[in-house]
Amino acid sequence: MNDLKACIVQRDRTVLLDCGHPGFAAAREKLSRFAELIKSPSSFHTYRITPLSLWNAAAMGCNVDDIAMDLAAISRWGTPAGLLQEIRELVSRYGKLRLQKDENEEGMLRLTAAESLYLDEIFAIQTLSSLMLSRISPVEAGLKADARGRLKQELMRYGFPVLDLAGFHEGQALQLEWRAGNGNKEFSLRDYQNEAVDAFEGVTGSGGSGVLVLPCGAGKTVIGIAALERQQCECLILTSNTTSVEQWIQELADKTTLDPSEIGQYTGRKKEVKPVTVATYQILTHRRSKEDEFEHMKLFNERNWGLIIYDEVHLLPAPVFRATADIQATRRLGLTATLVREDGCEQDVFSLIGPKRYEMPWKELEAKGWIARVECGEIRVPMDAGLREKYLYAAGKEKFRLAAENPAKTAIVQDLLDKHPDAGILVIGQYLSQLNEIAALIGAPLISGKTPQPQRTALYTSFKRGETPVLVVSKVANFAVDLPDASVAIEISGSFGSRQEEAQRLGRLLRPKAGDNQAYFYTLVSESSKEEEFAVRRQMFLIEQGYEYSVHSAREVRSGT
DNA sequence: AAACACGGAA
DNA sequence: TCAAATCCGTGTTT
Repeated sequence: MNDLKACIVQRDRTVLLDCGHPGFAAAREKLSRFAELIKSPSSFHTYRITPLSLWNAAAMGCNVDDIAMDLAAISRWGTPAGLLQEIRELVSRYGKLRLQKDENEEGMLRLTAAESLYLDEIFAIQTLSSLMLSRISPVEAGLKADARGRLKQELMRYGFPVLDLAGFHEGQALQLEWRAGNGNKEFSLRDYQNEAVDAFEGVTGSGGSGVLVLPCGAGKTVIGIAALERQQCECLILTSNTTSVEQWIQELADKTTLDPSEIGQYTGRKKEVKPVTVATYQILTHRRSKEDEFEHMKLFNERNWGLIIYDEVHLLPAPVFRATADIQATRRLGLTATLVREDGCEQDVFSLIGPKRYEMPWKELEAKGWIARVECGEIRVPMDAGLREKYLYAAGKEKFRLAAENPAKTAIVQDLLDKHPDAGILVIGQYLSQLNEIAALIGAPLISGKTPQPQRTALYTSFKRGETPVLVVSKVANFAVDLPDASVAIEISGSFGSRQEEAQRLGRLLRPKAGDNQAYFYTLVSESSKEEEFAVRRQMFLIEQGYEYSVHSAREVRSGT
């Protein structure tokens, strides 16, 4: 054994991590604090240190020396001096600009810079200077309180993160307490759930806005309720779909002393505005026509909310960001399993919801037994000669579909079913025609968007009881919160590379399992096709979380090894 | 009133 | 890049 370290740190802010190295896991844990994974082929993973990843780290209390020490500990050939200099400069920017209340004048804020140079630069940029009123001193500028969000957002675009210390208004008080649930047991938060809420509240006074990153199955709803319980104020909760709305309402009614009459649902079906109101993002962004205004955005101001919870913050639509810019004096809690957005609006999350306050890696929860261990495998399925030829001559977008619908996958699915005879198995796919075929061949029921709700519920119940061992499901699996958990998932096709989708699907397996607490996740991709590339993209997020994909050939599976 | 079907949006 | 799913409002049926 030699003492070579696991990483190569390069001048261009990328870090290569050797996956075969004994220090791999430890290095990954360090890197995940201040860098993000951008590529993950099998032997080396590529991370990039971005300004945003550094500022999120800084917001969580990491300083330059911590980062420099971490890099020194994992870097094979040291850290390039120029890079270290750059990191030092970037990290030090966080905290150089502070936004505070103007003590002398109601409704006014002050932007204070550590050095006058910063303000010189800011005032030289037209869009920024127009948001401010005056330069009070070389290091101070005044602005109206209602420009708070826009200013932070714009400054961020120009590379200036702002430490927002302007505080929050209290909102209408509301009394609530934890209540023992339906089971007689006294309710208590898990350690990490407590830590997460503490991190949100903060000790320095900068808390009260920000994002908590927790895996599916970690109890995000409970953490949201805990934040509300500490604040004791009226609260608006925004989430991605109606099933989730119902879940929040149910949990609130079950776990707190709130009376059902104090909890409202604001969706297409019902429009109640109660002391605690749960709404979908979709209703906020709904317009009669493109030219009309967002009539439901007024919900933000219908009551004196003391806290707004943004569930699944990675799905938050652009117009809701805009509205959020105007309510920066209200406490805001973002909850998500991943800060990665497919649209690249991560920096708006930082400036308008708040920085990352807490992150719990999946692997850590797994080690503590709060979620199941998952073995992930990718299986390469060959295309037969006829299909291969069709594939070669097909146009770009048809190629993907041909590979996805490779009929040879059916036999592999059958083999995998045989391998797990008594487990609850989900077969998940993208194309209805393919799913129909496979469902017929293996004799399992199919649930798609067209399946009526009562029938879905019946199948879910039967699956939970073990009477239906296998379910074939379409994209409904991505949204349906009520889909039962399983022990094995077989993904036969997926959309063109959404990391989020992969995370959601894996989430179905995470509920702790009786016995060995082990679950299995298989992805079937056609060999030497576009599908392989997309599979790599989808897996990126999970690899970042510490899951490893082993790659198998179809032959291995067929022979039962 | 509640249940359902349809079309537009993203 | 797609296809499929959701959600909302409206209008019709029971």
